Amino acid sequence: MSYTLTTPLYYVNDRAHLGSAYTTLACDAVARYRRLIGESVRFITGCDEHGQKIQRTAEAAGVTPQAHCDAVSEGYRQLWARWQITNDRFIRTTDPRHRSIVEQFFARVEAQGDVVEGRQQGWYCVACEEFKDDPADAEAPSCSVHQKPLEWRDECNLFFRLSRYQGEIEALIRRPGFITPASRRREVENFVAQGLRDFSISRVELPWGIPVPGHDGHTFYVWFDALLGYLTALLEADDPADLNLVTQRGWPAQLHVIGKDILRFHAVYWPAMLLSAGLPLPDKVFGHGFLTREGQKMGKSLGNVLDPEMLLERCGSDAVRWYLLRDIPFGDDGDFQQQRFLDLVNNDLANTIGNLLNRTSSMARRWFEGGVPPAGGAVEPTHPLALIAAACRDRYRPAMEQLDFRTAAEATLELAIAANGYLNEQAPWSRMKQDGNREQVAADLYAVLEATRWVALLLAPIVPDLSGRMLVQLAQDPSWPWWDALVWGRLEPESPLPEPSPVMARLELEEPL
RNA sequence: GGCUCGGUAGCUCAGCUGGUUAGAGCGUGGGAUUCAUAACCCCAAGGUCGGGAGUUCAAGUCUCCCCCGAGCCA
Repeated sequence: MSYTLTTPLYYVNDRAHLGSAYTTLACDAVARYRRLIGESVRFITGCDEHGQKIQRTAEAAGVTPQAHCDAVSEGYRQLWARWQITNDRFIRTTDPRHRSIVEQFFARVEAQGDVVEGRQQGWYCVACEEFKDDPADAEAPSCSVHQKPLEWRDECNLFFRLSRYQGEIEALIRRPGFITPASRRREVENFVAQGLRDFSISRVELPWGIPVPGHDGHTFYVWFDALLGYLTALLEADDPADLNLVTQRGWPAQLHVIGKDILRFHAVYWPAMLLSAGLPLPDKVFGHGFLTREGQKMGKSLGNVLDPEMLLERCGSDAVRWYLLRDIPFGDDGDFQQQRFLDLVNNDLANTIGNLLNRTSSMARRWFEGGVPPAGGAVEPTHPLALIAAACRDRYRPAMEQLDFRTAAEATLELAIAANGYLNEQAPWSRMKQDGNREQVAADLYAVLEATRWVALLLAPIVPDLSGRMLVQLAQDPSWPWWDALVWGRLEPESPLPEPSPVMARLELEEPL
């Protein structure tokens, strides 16, 4: 089974912010999960590098647009590497092959008769890179999003005949599961129901873009450039830039993960473009929510942005991944609260999970020749912990399939809590003080170690580092097929255990983030 | 202005097609325990389910109006 998923291609106007990290982290969890269950994954991310805003930013900084893009996109690449994002591709829309793919795509669309010329005039926001609806006689209007003055434009642009695809798009977005979460579907439906209007796909006077073949002075507008990056990205390293290849390289994508702000472009414009170009449509578009911080919008003006670089540096990848994925329902807006972040990381990861491994491993080593105790009856799938483990796994799997990381994380945590509770009930430390209990203690510790092994495995897509550290302390072979490993009793009795040391330190902040 | 999505314990949220005393986690308070990362385990406090009206034997759960927040479209 092949599974292609994408993050948006991030706009290199500025360096990465927490929002892009959030999206990317979520995709990484999906990608890791799909690989673990044995699918062949193509996880695509990258950068969108054209546009007037970039050009002006570069000019302002006194560098060429290309130099600016090189620098910023390299920043993204390195950031993802440091977060240990497992993207298989990193596509840049300034990639020479991308230009060729765009040209071929455009040729197909044009051949369909879906490109027409049209005049577009109105007030234009360079920051949004789009026309606004302010009346023509407005005096010095400004952009409501950017608070910047609008520029009057009067240009002849190329339009994509989106209106032709009204019926097909209506059918598509009605398809259950195409737009997720379902709560966002209505919004798109209403938009489509108003009647789809052709949209412009080129700009004039915009040198920093891909030239439209056969239309001097035009370059492609963002959606006819950046979205196609998903296609270009699929090409293998030594593939020619041939659009015909993409269907053999993993297109259509199974999943586009995006912020809710660009849902329309992915759920309406993009599918129509694909239909026109004779390419199959993606299975699912997931529009996730936005992050605020302590109840406030993050922004430069407020000076309250959370820098993913700094978060990684000071808190570590596991902590941030866990907090974001475990506490914020993916799809809803979420609020980053420092105190809660600390509470959850320390409670869940350090106390509940880390300490569980630590306490169990030290008892086992102390009383059973430094290793896993003989299992006795604890290998039975009817063991109380085995039943709970199976139930958690059964809740976990569909949750991950639906990108419901929160439920998956909770299911995992539940197993750890059950194991801690079981230990307290059985109290092996008391039993060991009397003779004749050795077998019982062995079985109990085995069961808890086994449950802990499961916890480590289930954690793998969400907090891969921590999962790895746990598996090391359980002396597990990480190359064991994951889903097969989730069978009760696979922990080898009487195998040695390394000396335990905390797998997850409590997070203490000297000063606020 | 039209529309969408929310408004449930201090906080973050569960509550399917209406039906016993409204749930979980965190935080808070208390207890128990010592294997462990001052960790783990148990218990408690306790919210007129945004407000109002209505439908129903019965509404957090349906209808209407209003208020607040986020967003989409104009």
